[in-house]
This record gives sequence, C-alpha cells and structure tokens, in this order.
Amino acid sequence: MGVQQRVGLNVRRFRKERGLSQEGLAFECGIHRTYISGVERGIRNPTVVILEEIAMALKVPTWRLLEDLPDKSKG
Amino acid sequence: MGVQQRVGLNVRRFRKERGLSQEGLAFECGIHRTYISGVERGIRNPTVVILEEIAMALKVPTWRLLEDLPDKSKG
DNA sequence: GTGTGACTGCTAGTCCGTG
DNA sequence: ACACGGACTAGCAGTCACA
Repeated sequence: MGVQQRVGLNVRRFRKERGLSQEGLAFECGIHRTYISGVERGIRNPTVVILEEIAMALKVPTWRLLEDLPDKSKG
Repeated sequence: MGVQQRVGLNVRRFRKERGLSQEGLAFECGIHRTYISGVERGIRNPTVVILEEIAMALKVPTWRLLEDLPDKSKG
C-alpha cells in the first residue's frame, strides 16, 4: 500500500462522507474532475499544496489525507 | 502559515531530534541535499511520495510532517 | 457521474558552485 | 554544516476526447 493509494482512499472516503460527487469536489477545490479521479485511484502523486486544497474542500485537516485506514483489512 | 512552511518546520524538528545533518538526512532518504534545504525553508512544494521518503528516513509516520505545531506561537 | 490515455506547460527534483 | 543561485532533466498540474 503506497502513500498515493492511501491518499486516494482517504479522499474518496471523506468525499462520500460529505455526500459529494467527484465533480462537486472538483468544483469546490478548483481542481479538474479528472485529476480528482486520478488522485482517488492512486495513480497521481499530488503535492502538499494540492493536498491542502482538497483537504480544505473536504473540511478535514490536511494530515488526515495521509492517515492510515482504521479498519480496512485489519489483522 | 502555508502547508509548505509547516512541512519544513516539522522536517527540521524531527531531523534535529534524530541528530541528523541535512546531508545525513539527504543520504538516508536518497534525496539531494539542496532539495532537503529547500523543503525545510518552505520554498519547495514536495509530493506525497517525497514526503513519505523523508518520513521514513526520519522514522515518523508520514502524516506527522503535515501536523500543525504544538506550542509555537500558541494563543 | 466516473475511468483512462495522451497531451502541453510548468515545476518538482538533481547537480554544480559560492559564501 | 547550511543558505542560496543557475541550469538541467524527470515528472507533476491541468486539460481533453472518448468509453
């Protein structure tokens, strides 16, 4: 599990918690929807500035996007 | 206080806690020393992959590099 | 509403040298 | 051991057409 995948999973989770579509989130943080898509799929390697933009739109602290998942495939 | 400054301060703090020089840290994470310098000064906008590289060399969770400072200019 | 490959402009990241 | 600048290469930011 790379850091990009972790970020992607977190973005997707927080986005769904807020009931937003990728397009809605893209609009709120001023980033293209296909880029959001790439981040969520873990194929993009965003900078900390982009991370902060997304986190602000998601209304979560930036560092939460890097957090490890709490109970996904836990052992 | 931008996210880059926050990252820079955290990197510097954890590096000093580990008693490493910038060159030492640069060697341990395989990143150029001048780049580490730029990150610490907050003039660079590193990617999450770079963040993870630095965090691993610092032996701290990646998200800690984005954490807000505990008692610096606290109100 | 989302996934994906390709594309261009710009910056992330490297390397050399100075104080 | 660190700050800072210039030049360079690899890769990211930002966008589109198509499925």
